[in-house]
Amino acid sequence: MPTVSSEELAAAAGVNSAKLRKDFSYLGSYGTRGVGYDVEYLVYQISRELGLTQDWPVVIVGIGNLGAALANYGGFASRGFRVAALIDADPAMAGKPVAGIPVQHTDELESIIRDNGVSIGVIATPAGAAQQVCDRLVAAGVTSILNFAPTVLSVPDGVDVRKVDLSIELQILAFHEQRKAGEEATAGAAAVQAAAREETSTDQGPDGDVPAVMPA
Amino acid sequence: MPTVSSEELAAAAGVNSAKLRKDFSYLGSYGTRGVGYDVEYLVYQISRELGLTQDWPVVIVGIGNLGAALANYGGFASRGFRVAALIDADPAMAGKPVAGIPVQHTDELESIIRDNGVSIGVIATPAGAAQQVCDRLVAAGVTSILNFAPTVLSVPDGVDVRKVDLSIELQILAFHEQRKAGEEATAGAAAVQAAAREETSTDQGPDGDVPAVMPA
DNA sequence: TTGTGTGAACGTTTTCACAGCG
DNA sequence: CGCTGTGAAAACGTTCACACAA
Repeated sequence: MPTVSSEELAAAAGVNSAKLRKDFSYLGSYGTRGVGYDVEYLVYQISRELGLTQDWPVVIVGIGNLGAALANYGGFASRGFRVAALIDADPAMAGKPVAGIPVQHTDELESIIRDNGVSIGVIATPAGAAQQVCDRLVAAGVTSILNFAPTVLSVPDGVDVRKVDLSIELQILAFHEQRKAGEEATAGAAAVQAAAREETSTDQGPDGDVPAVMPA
Repeated sequence: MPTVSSEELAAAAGVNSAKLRKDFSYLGSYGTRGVGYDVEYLVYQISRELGLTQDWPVVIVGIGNLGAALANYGGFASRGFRVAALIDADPAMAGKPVAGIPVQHTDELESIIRDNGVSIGVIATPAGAAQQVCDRLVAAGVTSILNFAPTVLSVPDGVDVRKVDLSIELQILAFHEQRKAGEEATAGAAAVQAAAREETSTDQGPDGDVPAVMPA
């Protein structure tokens, strides 16, 4: 399939073709009228725009089950992420290979960051250690942090933090599940219909979701 | 702190107080004019609305690093989730306790679902096994699935699927990181400014994020 | 007097619809 | 003729601002 139309892509993505074309238009005019988009060229342009063509060294701090799962996660490499180092506070872990990479002790944190030019750090430590690890990462030059620990981190301006809470997605499912059960009971307001719309959708993603606070 | 104002809550959440009041108003009139919201009452009302007051038995299928991390994750219990069973295809895992719960073999899947009245399943298997596990879960009566495997699952109508891709958040960080670097280079369009706004935000969540396709 | 609850104003995003290019 | 690219219109979500209740 060398070429694809906005209509086909939109159907696959579950959105309106006009939206898709408008979105693409912000990147430039990469389509051909009467034909569609050249798949390979489009993929390249989007990849470049999203930064997938760059090499991003990342460090993972906290090599418990979650840290190990992340280290083993196949999706990283294909998106330009390279696990530069695994760091853990437990001296017993030091030297032990996880996903083929030897774990290093927290003492090395600063030198690892500097030597590898790491600007993105992943925190998978227990909640208690997260802020301290975060501070050290930032001091060593990390400017983007992905936080899996159940704490809100405070960071200086210019540093980005994104917090991932593994239970939030479950909670959204439970919310819909609850609604499936008590359908007919709670009637009417307009807002309820907005929520109900979700249930019919074929979307599988954490986008286009649920309002911050959900109506009755 | 028995009472809290919309202003205080809004500041804590990083939103506008009017939005917060409007959102709350969809749940009912739980505040007191001139005073604010009764904290305990508000927490209860929101919890009930979100389904946190219910008990949700869940099964986790695929007890590798990620499955084990999920089983150990503290955030579930506090939100009404109860891990009813851990299931893995590896016979060597059977009986081994993870997070205090003995792992059961995939053969038991159907009976576990039925005996525990499970309606929510978590898939943490390799990609290759995900669809098959999904089909069995659905056939056994599960109507909501949280999928950590890097595959899009197909399910019949009436079943909700949410896919969690651990690398997406990293990618968003990398996107902003890229932008931090090449700031002045790419100038102008209105859409760029919309993106830039994000960088100043103190938001740490996967909400209020990034358009589906990002402008140059 | 303070702070909620909410119509009305505003800004943004999505969709429509079609001119124009290949 | 088909499908992109895009102004203009419609829909939507957020914020303002104030009447009113405690």
